[in-house]
Amino acid sequence: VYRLDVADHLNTVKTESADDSAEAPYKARYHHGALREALIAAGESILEERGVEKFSLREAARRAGVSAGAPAHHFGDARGLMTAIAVRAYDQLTAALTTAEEAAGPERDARVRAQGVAYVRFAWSHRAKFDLMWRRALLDLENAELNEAANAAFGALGRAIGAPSGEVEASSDPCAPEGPPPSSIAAWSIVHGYARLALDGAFDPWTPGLLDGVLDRLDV
Amino acid sequence: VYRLDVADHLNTVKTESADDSAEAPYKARYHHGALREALIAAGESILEERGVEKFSLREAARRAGVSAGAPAHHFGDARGLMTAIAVRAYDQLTAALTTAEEAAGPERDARVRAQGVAYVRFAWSHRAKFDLMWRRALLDLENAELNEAANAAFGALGRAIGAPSGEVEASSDPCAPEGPPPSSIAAWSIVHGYARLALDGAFDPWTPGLLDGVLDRLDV
DNA sequence: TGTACATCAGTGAACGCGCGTTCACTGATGTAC
DNA sequence: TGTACATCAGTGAACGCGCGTTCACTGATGTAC
Repeated sequence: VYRLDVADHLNTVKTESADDSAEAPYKARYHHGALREALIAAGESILEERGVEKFSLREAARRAGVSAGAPAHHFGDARGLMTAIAVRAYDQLTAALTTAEEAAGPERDARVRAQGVAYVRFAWSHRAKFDLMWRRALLDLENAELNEAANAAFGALGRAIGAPSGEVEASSDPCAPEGPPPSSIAAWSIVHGYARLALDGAFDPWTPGLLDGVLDRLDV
Repeated sequence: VYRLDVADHLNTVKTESADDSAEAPYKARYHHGALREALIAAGESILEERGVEKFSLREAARRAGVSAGAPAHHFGDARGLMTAIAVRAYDQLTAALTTAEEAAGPERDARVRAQGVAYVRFAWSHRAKFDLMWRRALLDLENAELNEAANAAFGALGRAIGAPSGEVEASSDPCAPEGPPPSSIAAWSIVHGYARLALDGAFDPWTPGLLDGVLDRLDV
């Protein structure tokens, strides 16, 4: 039948939306049209279903309905795709943290706790993506977008703690190059450790009262 | 030359120690003599040099100077060897924790802090082994020895915190089946998170004063 | 509006890799007599 | 002390797997005129 251009036309005519063939039968086309995004989505689905260890560029290509060589045009190599996925993941984490913080009202304590809960929730509901974010060996650490996205997430996390009342380290330089204050690191550690241990099966993070009790240690 | 039994004999004669051929040229022998231990050691060296991701049963066999099929006799499959390594790792962690605790004197506070430092130190100096301990997907979770060793480590960690003064949850059952008190979980989380973040490059765990400042949050 | 052509985004076949596992085998060990 | 033999702990060759990457190619796109 040689490339179902017919189906393609039909589809275009039928929908005629501004959506612009987003649901067109990709497989039938030579040019995918949105392969970059499709590969990222495919990669995310692999992560969800199989975990970081089983991630594979070929499988991502397969899921996007495309040959094994195609991803190279968009990402160079496997690391490139994983890095792109990690960037999105950091963006999502940043969004989750700031949303939670803002929803928590004006009180510092409430804001910090809300962020802690959001952090754990994010890790819990996006396990493999959370794993990937920390597997530096798999990522292109030179990538500017990645560093930017990661720093944004860390910044969002530190903001609530470092801001109003806390024991602000009276350092000469407001943004010291090496070293946020221990209070931030402590908060990050406790929340990260809780999430990590839970993911690794040490305990159920949603045991009633548990996370609340743990977050009590954040109050300086 | 067909199996250097000569060398073997020479060696036996030469040393004649109670050590009993521990340094004999294994490669020259058909029967290794201590292959199980040699494979564990080889596996540990792979972990150190290459990290968990690159662990390989074949490589372990290679390093032990033995054919690829040999490990099967001792460990069944790759998971078996990794599990054996993890058991040893948990034992080492337990030892490090109890040693540190005992060396810290009688005060509860000092003991808890000493354990925290020991935990971080262990993770830092045995990165890949520490990784492996938490990669449940790679381990045989049914393995009795593994569960025993892991529980011993967790027990050692909780002992200092849960014991003397702390807010002991007045639960009806002294050893409740599901759920150590939040204070233990919090302590574990903070120390684990700190170690984990440091390993993953978030900050330098030995920044002067940093770990100390973080451990302040353990004091209830 | 039509045509030529450069550029882009895919194909698909092939390469080499290292892996885990299996299996018929064989050399060494140690036990029974 | 010597011999027969069962058992054990290795060998080495082979299998199939899925992977990442490369490369000459080709179909589609869009731009210049």
